[in-house]
Amino acid sequence: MDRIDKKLLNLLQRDASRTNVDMAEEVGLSPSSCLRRLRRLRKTGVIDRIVAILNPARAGRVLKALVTVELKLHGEQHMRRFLDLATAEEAVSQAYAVTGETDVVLMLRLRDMDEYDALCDRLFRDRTNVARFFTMVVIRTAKDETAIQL
Amino acid sequence: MDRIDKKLLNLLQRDASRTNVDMAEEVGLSPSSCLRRLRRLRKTGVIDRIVAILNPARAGRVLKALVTVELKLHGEQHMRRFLDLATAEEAVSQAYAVTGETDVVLMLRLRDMDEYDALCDRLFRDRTNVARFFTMVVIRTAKDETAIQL
DNA sequence: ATTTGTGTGCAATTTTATTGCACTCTTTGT
DNA sequence: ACAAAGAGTGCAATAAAATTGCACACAAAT
Repeated sequence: MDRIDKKLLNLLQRDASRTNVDMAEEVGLSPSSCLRRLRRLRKTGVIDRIVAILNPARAGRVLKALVTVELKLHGEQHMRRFLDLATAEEAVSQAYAVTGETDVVLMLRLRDMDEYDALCDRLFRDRTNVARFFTMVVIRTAKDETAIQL
Repeated sequence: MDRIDKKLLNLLQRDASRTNVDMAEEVGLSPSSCLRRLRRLRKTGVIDRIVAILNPARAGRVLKALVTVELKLHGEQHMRRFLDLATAEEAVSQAYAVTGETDVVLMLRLRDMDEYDALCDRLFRDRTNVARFFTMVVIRTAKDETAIQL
C-alpha cells in the first residue's frame, strides 16, 4: 500500500468507470503495471466491490428515515433475531447494533409512507421484542459518501 | 425503464466491474444494444456514478459511530452552518437534517478514539451551536447496502 | 556476491467497446 | 387505412482497452 496504491484507490472511489489506461497515465504507470496493482487491490480485499450508485429519487425511493430501536430483551439471540428480521427488509439499507441509548439503528429508504407503515407493522409491532422506537425522517441529506479518505 | 433496464441496474448495483459483453448475454441483448442502454441510464442520471467500495477495516477506518445532535438555535442559517462544518470533516460519511427528537444525525468512520475526541472538539464544543449530542458506537454492522431494490 | 522476491515497461495477442448501417415495430398524424 | 417519425435492435467493421509473456531493475535476505 504505497502512495500509488492510495492514489488509485482515491480515483476508484470517486469514479470506477474510468479505463485502466486512463488511470495508469494519471498515476504515472504503464497500463500493464497499473492493472496488476488494481487486481492485487481487489484480490487482497482492500477493494471490496465495484458498484453502480443509483439516484434514489429516480429509482423510486424518495424517502429516507432513521429509526432507533430499543429492544425488550437484550440477549445475543434476541438481538440477532431482530437484526435478521430487519436485514431481510428491502427498505432497510443499513442496520447496526450500537452502544448508547438504544440497541439498534436502521436506515430506511422508502417509496412512500404506506411502505413505512407496513414496515413498522412487520418490525415493531406484534411480538417482535421491540420496547420502543423513534423515527427520524430525513429532511436534507448534506452528505452521503461511500468513499473512505486515505 | 422496462424490465431489461431494471435487470441491468440490479446487476450493476451488485457488480459494476463486469463487461458489457457479459451482461448483454445475461439480459439477452446484443453487446451494442446493451451498451446503448447503459449509456442512456448514465446520461439520464438513473445511474449516479460507478465507484469502488473499500473494505473499511483494510482502509484503516475501524470504528463506526452514529451521533445525534440537538442544536441550540434552529434557524435555517444555523442548521446550514453546522451541516457545512460537519460535511467538511473527513470522518463524517453521512450527515442528515432530520425530524424528530434531534436535528442532525451523523455517521462517522473513525481510525481510533483519538480521532473521535478531536472531532468532538471541532464539532460539538466551543461555539458550535450544539445543545446536546449522543454518540452510539456501532458494535455490529448487520447490513450496509448501497443497492436500491427495483 | 548471489539469490530471491517484487515491481516495472514493452510488445504481441485477445477481448471489449464503439460506431455506422439497415431492419423491425410502435406510435402519431393525415 | 396509410405514410412518416421515433425508438430500439442485431450485425459487422473498427478502434480502444485489457491481458499476458518476457526481460530487466531494484531491494532485502542469505
